[in-house]
Amino acid sequence: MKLSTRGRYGVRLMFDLALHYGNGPIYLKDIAERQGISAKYLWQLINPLKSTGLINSTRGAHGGYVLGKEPERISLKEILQVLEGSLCLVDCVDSPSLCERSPSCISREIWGEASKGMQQMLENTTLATMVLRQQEKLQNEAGK
Amino acid sequence: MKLSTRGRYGVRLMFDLALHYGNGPIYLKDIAERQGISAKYLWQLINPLKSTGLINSTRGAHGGYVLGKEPERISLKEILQVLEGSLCLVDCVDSPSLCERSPSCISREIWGEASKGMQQMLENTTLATMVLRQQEKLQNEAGK
DNA sequence: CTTATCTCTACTGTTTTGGTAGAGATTATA
DNA sequence: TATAATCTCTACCAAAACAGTAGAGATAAG
Repeated sequence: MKLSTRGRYGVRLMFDLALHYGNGPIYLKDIAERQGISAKYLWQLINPLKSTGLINSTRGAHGGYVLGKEPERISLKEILQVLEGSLCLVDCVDSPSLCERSPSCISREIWGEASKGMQQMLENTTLATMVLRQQEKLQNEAGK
Repeated sequence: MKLSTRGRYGVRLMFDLALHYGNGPIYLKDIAERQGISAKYLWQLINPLKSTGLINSTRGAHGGYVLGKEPERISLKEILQVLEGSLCLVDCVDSPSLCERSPSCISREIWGEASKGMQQMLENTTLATMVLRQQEKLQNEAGK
């Protein structure tokens, strides 16, 4: 029932890129330092994110990473699906064939409905949402 | 992000008890057979469920288990909390002290909100709800 | 050509998960 | 009172997932 570090760190990685969106390629090393996560470990998340187009990279010196599209168009659901797989509480919701009981299984229906509650929230939240909320938070702090 | 077998089997165990609510103690062996789960494994779930009052037991011959209260008053959220622990996507939502970033962490806020979407669904669903839906399902089948 | 970066393969230790074994305690009933 | 059926408890185990590390190679800017 818990999100693994893959999902959590991945969102923070993408969020960091969103905060620096438009500033050219960002070094993984810098992200790692800002977020307090090992760069080696973060790199493992890059591959799947690249292959689904959520991230683009530039190699060589002065290389780095940028978002594959605007922050407004990247939802947390997308990110998590890439890093954690299907966002269902149980696998049989998306793949009924996993269990012969599926057609008549009430539990399965319930798991599906509960998963949806969470998924809709994550689908409606984009990186841009997070950036905005971060800015609001900083302003509130400053206004004290 | 997945529910473990503890949670899934536990709900099926409780659901089975709900289906036979009012018929006196139910043998664990019978539940195990009906649900296709090892009785030994199911037993591991009994302890926590008993200690939180969701189940009562009778020892000795003709012993067995009954629900600790009416099916209407047992929500899936209760069952899952006992078997899976806190129903949050990440631990820092319920225990901010786990991470020094908590006070300013936007991710954490998002995880909290997404968790809530799921939790409300699970809180509003009781064992009685499941029994009802099961009956409806059977009637629809029969009516075809 | 050197330096900073990304890319890739492989490995490893720890924790969680899912499950089993077997002995002991309790009670209905014959 | 014997016995059979059931719950109770401790301990153990194998496999998978998780979190992280090491080190060498490819690429491009200056």
